[in-house]
Amino acid sequence: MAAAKRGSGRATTIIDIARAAGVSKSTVSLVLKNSPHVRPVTRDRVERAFEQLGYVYNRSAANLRKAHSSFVGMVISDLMNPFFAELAVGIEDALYNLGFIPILANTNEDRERQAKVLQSMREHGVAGIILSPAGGTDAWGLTESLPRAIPAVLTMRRVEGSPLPYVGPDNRNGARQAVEHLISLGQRRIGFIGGYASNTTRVERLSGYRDALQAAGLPYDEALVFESMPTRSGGFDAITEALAAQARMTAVVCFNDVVAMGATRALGLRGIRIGRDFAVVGFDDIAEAEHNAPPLTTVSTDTRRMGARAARSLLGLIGGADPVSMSFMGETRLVVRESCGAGQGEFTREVG
Amino acid sequence: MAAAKRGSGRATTIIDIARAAGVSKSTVSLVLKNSPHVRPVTRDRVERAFEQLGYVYNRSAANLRKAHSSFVGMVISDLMNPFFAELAVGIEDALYNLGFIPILANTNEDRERQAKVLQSMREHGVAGIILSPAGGTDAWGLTESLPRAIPAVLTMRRVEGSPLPYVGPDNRNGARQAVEHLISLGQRRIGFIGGYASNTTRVERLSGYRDALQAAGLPYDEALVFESMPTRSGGFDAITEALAAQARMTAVVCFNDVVAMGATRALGLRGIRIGRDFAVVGFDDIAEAEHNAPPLTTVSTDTRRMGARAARSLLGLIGGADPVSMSFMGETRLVVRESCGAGQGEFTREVG
DNA sequence: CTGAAAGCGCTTACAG
DNA sequence: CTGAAAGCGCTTACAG
Repeated sequence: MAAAKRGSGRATTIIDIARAAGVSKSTVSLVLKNSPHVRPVTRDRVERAFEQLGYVYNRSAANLRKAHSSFVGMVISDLMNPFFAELAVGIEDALYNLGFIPILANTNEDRERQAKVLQSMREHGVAGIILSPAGGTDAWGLTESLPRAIPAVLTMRRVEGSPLPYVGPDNRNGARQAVEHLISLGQRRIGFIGGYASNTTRVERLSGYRDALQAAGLPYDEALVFESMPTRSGGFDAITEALAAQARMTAVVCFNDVVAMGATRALGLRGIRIGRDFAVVGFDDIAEAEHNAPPLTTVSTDTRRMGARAARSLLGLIGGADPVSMSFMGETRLVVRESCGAGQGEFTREVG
Repeated sequence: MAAAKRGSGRATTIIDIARAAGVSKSTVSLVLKNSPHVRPVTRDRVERAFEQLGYVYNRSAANLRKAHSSFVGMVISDLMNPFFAELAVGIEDALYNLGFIPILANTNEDRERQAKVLQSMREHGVAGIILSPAGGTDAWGLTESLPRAIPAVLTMRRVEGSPLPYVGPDNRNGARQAVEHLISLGQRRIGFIGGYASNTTRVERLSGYRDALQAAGLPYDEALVFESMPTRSGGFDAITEALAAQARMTAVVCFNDVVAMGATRALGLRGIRIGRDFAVVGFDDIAEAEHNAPPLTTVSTDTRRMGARAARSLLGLIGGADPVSMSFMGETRLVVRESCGAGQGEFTREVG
């Protein structure tokens, strides 16, 4: 009788607490939000009642009355991709620390699904949304599912023409760093492989690649760039295609790390020694990059921190900040490991 | 003026709709839940009002009145681990299809954090919880944060003594399959590496390993089993330790795939040819297993489907089903690729 | 410092 | 088939 009684009957509410503590429910509410306007004695009495009745705060009821809920929608384009899993972890962690709780959706790069979950999240009363848009998302479609009224930030994938704040790494500069490093190692025939040409992130990375080439007085050769799925097997295919096309390059920078891993594996299978015969550089620095064979030289995008940053931008928005000021571009950092062949000697063998 | 008006002012409610359509809000509510007791004409009028006013259903308000919400807590022990990411994707997908929406928490194997997020989820009024428990979670602690009243199912990691339904693969039989296959290939000195001894999943897998050894009349040799972190670097360390200890084995079954990948890499670095000199078998069949060098022979746990099954068990529970009947053990399947050396000839070289 | 009342946006009986 | 009223569990002014 003295113990908690939940589920079997009805849940304990602040009215039960008020009755038990001999105060009004307004007072209970004040205790709940840690108001300084409650006498310590009263607070104690109320808190003892919480204990005794096994009270659980009903946040949904509170949300109904408040300006916004503590839910945030987190929609991820491909959670099976370790890069986006890392992003999700970064967002989730930051959100909890900021007093919010994430509702998850994995769109799996499907725009229809994306539209549906966005709608569902609005119905569930999220305070805002962090979105890594599905491939091919356009500004118009986005405005449809995400009217101005609902705070939202885009992350990791820009959407051309969308007015939403964007948080992501400086892809262009990152690619430039990678290529510059390769050039400093004596490389001259450097390819770029992986990813779809329509992907805005790839567009940015590719222009960084061109920047570096140009700065070094090297020609941009279209025969050295290959599209593919942005996955392991995509990387495998892309490098295989490059080999077949006799592209005669001695190094590649890859759209991302999984592409680099796939390429690395295809090359290894042909007996090409990566880091000696041929150089490979990845992008993102996912956790597995350092465990690749050989360990991958890659451009770190500091993914988790970027996720946290997106969370903070969203909270800024919710708090009424100017959207324009909530965009953020993170610095990248080249992480030199073995696959680029730094300090391994000459690249004598042209592949392909 | 005729267009939607959200955010700037207040959101459109069923009262606005009722007024616009010339009906009462009860009728609007009936339309919302697709009741057959509304005349088509009336329904049409109401639906037109939805369109015109840009109505968004407020599910939280509805939840307040209904028996349960459409939120489900999904608490994952380590989302950075591709195995659990795959599990999360399976759960998420099933939940959406069943009309529920997942709230995500990544405990990162931290029990304190787990207790906190469980509490937070209850406050947010989840209809139930799917939990892959953090390492070291005990039945007592679990009952504290998860009273009987709230429907919950455990997945992928058993908790000794907990009355909660458990959904997971048949680890014991899976390990048996792996070892039997190795034995059929002529292997006799088979080790078991990776994972912590306290992990219930490892306990199950290890007993399957012993089962197969015993059935084949092979001795169980403690000197052939090595603990480690359940990660890539753990696998790297475990096999390195085994080599240093001169364990003289010619094959290992690994606690999971990432351990196998780490082991594979360490072995490769020493010039040991996996699948010829030495056999490695993983567990789980994560997506990357087939892209490993060499492709990993492993025990498939059908992780995504297992996640979906956990979701269905939870909904059963929410619907009032008997918890005992909601447990489920999934069949495992050996996926033979190259790392076990099937059809590659003799294992002549003892390693270590 | 505390209480009484209204309201958040729905659903749920209950009438008609 | 439709409407008027009460209620879900909180917060928010407003009194006192």
